[in-house]
Amino acid sequence: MPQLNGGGGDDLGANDELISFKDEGEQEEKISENVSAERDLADVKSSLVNESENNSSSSDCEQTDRRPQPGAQRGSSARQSPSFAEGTSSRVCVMSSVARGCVYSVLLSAAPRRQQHGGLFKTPPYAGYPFLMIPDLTNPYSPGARTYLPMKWPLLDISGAAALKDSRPTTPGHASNKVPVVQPPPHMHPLTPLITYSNDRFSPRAPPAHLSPDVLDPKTGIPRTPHASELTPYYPLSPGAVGQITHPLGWLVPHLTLSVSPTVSLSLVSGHFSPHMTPPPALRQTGHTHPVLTSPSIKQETSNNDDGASDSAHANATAPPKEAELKPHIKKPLNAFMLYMKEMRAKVVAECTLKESAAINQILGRRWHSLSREEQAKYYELARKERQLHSQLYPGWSARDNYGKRKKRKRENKPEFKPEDKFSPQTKKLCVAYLSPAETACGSPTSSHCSMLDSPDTPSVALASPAAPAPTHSEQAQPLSLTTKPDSRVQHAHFALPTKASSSGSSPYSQPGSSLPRPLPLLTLPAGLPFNHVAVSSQHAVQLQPLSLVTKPAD
DNA sequence: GGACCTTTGAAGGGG
DNA sequence: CCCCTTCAAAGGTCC
Repeated sequence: MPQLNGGGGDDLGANDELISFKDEGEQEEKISENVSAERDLADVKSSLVNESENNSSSSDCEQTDRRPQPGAQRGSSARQSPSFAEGTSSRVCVMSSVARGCVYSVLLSAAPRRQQHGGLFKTPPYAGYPFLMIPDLTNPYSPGARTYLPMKWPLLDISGAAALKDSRPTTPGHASNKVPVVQPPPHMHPLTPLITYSNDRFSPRAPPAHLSPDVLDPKTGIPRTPHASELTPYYPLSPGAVGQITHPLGWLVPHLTLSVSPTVSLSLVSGHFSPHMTPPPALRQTGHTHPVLTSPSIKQETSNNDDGASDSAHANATAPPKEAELKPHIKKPLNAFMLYMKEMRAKVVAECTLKESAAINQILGRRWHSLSREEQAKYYELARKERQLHSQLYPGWSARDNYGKRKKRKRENKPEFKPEDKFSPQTKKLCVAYLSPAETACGSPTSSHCSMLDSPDTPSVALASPAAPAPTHSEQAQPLSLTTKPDSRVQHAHFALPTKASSSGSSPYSQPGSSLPRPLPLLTLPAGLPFNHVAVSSQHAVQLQPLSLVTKPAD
């Protein structure tokens, strides 16, 4: 039982949770949230304006069919990108012309919605509310299997702060949001606070008792919050793992059960859980039975793991090839951005009626970069914990194990590069995301919402890995979004500083002292200055050089 | 039906 | 140690 007691739990994040994350700054955070939301909208609007002003021929981006068309369309709009960079304080991002159209259509649809609901974009759903990562009963590495509970970060204010949170007037827009995507999938059960990395522990045929409908609140039909004693036995682990491994988030559970309101519990249910801890109407009304009780078609990546696949990780190492085919597919743990994306997707979709994931992901990517470092830190921490849990549950698993399990990797054979095709979809895409005035003003090093781009001296960094000393500035890294990232496969053209810890791998958490990615250097480009002419520093200048890679042929 | 698109981050192999 | 590739989620789109 490596980490059941004492120091074992430390590296699982026992200490960092004790650090008050933002009790004091909560109000400030709320303000900043609103500012961020306003800025977000303004940003997009500004982008729209700029787009219309600078790129009158970008209508192709607004086509109903935004799918990239080969050749001319992509190329033409992409070639305009340099002009985008001019006259604006610009942040270059990876965004195809197609995506720009998506963003704008998002804007177009989002703005009126915001008026209707009075609050869309207003509250970043989980700013300040890291969610409890709670993989679903079936398989955390199956679609929809992970559920995340937005929670106050320290989770130690059992006294009712959580309740206050729950009752906090969040976003009216979401409260009245009728967009179905925000609702949990029908097969999700409200009470899924089980961290199950092995999908076999909780066979659909044998749901845990506390998941049965009889735990529903008789008044509301909402599943009541089970007592801690009801929950803990259902920790996810495989038979061998149970009792041996303390879930990295195990520290959360007691608090969860003590402080989380039923509505919060409901939030556990869905991959699309309401960010506002409010159960979807359907759920509130019906109580909802657990999917595993009603849906025999839970997608499981294991074909035959009712009970015997729990040791799949170990089986992976020893199973003969034939059995290996039957092994469950152990998915990679989600990284911080994936966690963020998973949380925010529904909201973005709800806000903009856009469903094309490619476009949504671009928006999410942009929002991700607009998050403060503190906000991102929460996701990094969650990702770190998930990786820890994953590594504990599947000690022998390697990301390499999943290689080749997808049919074919896209862009395996890149088309031969031609100068006129330099922005072809298969090669590189350059996009300039415009900064709104507010965002431009964020060039100020003191701007909290641009902290990601700012000097990294924020105390919150220690939260991500309290066991480790607060990362130095040089140790913190954020993948610099100021990137043309045309195609990493073609060539890395990031402006990011070296992201690796001095003596560790690429993971910012792999090194005890580097709990967070390194901060982004402030790379606000002067207006009117062509982006690729900006040399931030000698080091960055070197990194900036590859910007021209956008026009370089791929080798 | 499955690949593709799109995002960022993590991981691992190769040089 | 750096570079590169692959995969993770997601859902519309295309073949």
